Amino acid sequence: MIIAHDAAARLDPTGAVAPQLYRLLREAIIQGEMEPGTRISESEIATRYAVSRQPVREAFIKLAEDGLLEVRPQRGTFVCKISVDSVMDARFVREAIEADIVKALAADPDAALVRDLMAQIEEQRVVAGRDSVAFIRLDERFHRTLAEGAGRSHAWRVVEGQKVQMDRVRHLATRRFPMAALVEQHGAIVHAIGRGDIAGAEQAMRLHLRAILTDLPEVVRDLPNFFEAARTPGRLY
Amino acid sequence: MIIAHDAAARLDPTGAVAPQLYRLLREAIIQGEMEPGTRISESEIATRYAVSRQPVREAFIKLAEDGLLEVRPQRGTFVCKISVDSVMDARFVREAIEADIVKALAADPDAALVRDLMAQIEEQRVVAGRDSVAFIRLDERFHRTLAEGAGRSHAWRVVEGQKVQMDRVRHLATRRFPMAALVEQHGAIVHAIGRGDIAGAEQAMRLHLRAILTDLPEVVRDLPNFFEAARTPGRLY
DNA sequence: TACACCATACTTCCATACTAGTCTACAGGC
DNA sequence: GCCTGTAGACTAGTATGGAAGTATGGTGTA
Repeated sequence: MIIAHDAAARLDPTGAVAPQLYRLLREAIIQGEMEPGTRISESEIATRYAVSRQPVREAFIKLAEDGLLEVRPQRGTFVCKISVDSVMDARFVREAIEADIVKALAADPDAALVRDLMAQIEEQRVVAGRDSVAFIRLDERFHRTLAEGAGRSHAWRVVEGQKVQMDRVRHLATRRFPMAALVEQHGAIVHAIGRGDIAGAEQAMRLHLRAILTDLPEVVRDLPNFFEAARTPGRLY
Repeated sequence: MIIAHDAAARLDPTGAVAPQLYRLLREAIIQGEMEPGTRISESEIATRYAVSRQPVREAFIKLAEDGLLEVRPQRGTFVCKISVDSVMDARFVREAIEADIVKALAADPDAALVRDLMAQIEEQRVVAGRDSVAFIRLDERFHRTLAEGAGRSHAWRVVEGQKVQMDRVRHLATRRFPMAALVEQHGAIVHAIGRGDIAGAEQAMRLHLRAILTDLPEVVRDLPNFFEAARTPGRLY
């Protein structure tokens, strides 16, 4: 386990413990610091962070809702393997929402927002291909800016919940995924918004969100035991 | 409080308590049995259902995530007033997802599914205008059938989470909302799917989901203290 | 060797006890 | 009358112990 032994130091003793644990563990799982399939227990985490089992339990429940942990009563709690189905399910929801967001933005373009987005793309270009973690962070900011620019903070929170499944794959792929191409796709989205091209913006976003997962089959092949055995034999995608 | 005093009888002692409490309370809030703004406490519910505070607490946390309760530490827990903003936020997300679902269905129409949906519409016609609770239940089934017909069970769960905000309004409006019109809109959606009219199906669904809330301003006017004071003075919708 | 049985050491889930923060009502000083 | 301070009754959050269920390793019996 990569987590520091003085992990308790990361906790702010003034605030509530349970949400802090949730965020810490969530981050650890998404970034792959806890391998899929790993077995953990309430008491183990509790002692590691020097808190009682109860807040740990609450964090576990939330992580289970996010599809990151599987709690099996009286048996144990496990870090979920990544399910290709879940990833595609998440992408579907995310695509639907973000497509409508950029449609709304293109219907009423805001010059200041477009400038902001273009500046962000420049930042992305700098780290593309060099620092995948930084890129993922910038990418997240870009998409959040779009949502909030459209006045859709709530929709963004929903997207955020879906995104975790996709982000796990990206952290596994690390520098495999084509950041430069993704940056160009960001540019296409913003340009379409800027010129008020509703259909174009929508199409650009949909293509972009599908491109994110082009390397998925490759990742599954290289790291098969990080993934669940497929549950659907038939076609779905 | 309308809940029976022997409420504990509703709990299945063999299964886990927390999720059962969650479902019970969720139902009670959505159906308006617990008035918006009402203050409740963990211990109050715990004694009412003859369980300890802990599972109640876990149910409260989930309900808070659903936007149905507001937990204020050391202060108390309150049934959320309905926020018009939240309702519109939920509608946006729901519309985006369900629009993509019917587009997928229309792109590859399934005769058996269309027959099933048409039969459901007949059932809806029977109760329309007479039994709003039954209608809401049938309506839920209709939309779920669409989602699952497209192989999008996960997307439906997301919609389900959003729907609660809209359903609260409907239960307040009871027989005010125009069920007959909604049934006809269901028909328009299914017909568009049946003839493979992708754009038509999408448009029909979007119009339908907006029509659901036509009576919202009226409800707000008639029952103002069930609603939160608007948080945004500017235009957003 | 192979299999049934059982003790033991886990696990989650629930109940109970305790801590710390917040609100309310009332007493006392001005 | 009006403000301030404080005691007490709340609240949610956390800690801890126990109950019920499950996996595991060893033992006895063929």
